[in-house]
Amino acid sequence: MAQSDPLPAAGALARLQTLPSWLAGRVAARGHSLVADAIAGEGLKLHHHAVLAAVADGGPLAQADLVRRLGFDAKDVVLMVNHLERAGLVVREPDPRDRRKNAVTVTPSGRGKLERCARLADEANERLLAPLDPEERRTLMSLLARVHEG
Amino acid sequence: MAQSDPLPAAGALARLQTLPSWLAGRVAARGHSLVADAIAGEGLKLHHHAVLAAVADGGPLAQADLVRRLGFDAKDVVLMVNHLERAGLVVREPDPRDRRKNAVTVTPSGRGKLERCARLADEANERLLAPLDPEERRTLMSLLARVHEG
DNA sequence: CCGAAACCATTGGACATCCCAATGAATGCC
DNA sequence: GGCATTCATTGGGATGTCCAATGGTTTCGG
Repeated sequence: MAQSDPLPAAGALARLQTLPSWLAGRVAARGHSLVADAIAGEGLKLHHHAVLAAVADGGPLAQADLVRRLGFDAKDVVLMVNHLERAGLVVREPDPRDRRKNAVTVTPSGRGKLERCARLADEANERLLAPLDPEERRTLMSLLARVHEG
Repeated sequence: MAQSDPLPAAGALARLQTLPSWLAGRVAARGHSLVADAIAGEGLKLHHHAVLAAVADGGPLAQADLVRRLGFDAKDVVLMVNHLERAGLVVREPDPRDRRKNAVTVTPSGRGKLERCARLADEANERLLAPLDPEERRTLMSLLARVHEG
């Protein structure tokens, strides 16, 4: 009876699961999970980490700047800055040059937290890419970057 | 003043955004968006497509089988099968050999929908990988597969 | 044969994420 | 001096993921 499988839909699921979009989704999910677990002990989520990094980079930043740089929703930025401020990692001050804005600044504690989280994130990515050697990792990153920019 | 940037946290955001997990997340998000948009016109979401493909592959399947094969939550499978059944793409029948189970089967209409969606998903992935030539695509897939399996 | 344990589909709800709309205060432009 | 724009904030809706509880059914051990 094994007539070489003439059915048109044979292996439909397998076909789906070898799609680049599916594979990238699985890898991304695993990467997200690894990094999220890694920095969870520091009390931060991925988006908090990104906000903290952006603030550390750019000196005093208005929240609207964070919205633009990170592509997050303004509402969510409010909540994240709330969280970071309560944790003493950033400070919200009124901008004297434009009273609409909040000047968000990193605290020394925030810098320390950022460095620890960056290291943890690096280690998590090390685990993610464990199956690949350095040359292969560079190739993967280069290809992903080109897909992303395209 | 340009003292070669001795600050420890300089470029923290950029560093974050060159992490494999971040890059994979962006590519995955774009792939998801492309495929979701592509099959949205057929009235299906990605998970519906996966369920439909699994049912088409495995002949009559119990919903619990779908839970195991796809890793979805049982509740969500119920909702997806509801949707697919209302659209006339699958049929739910009581399994005569085990009255606890529903035997879920694809309809001819469901097979047609599945083929169209599979083609649309392929085209979307073609767009996703447009920046890469065939050789590079194979390399990317191979590397992603190894990261995924590791 | 019978009761305990496991399995099945379904329902309800918690929780986080993502996106959009509306508000009040403040600024810049003409 | 008005008027459109920007800012931070609040509220809410849509979606996705996950866990718990239920009632019906089968299986297995004794």
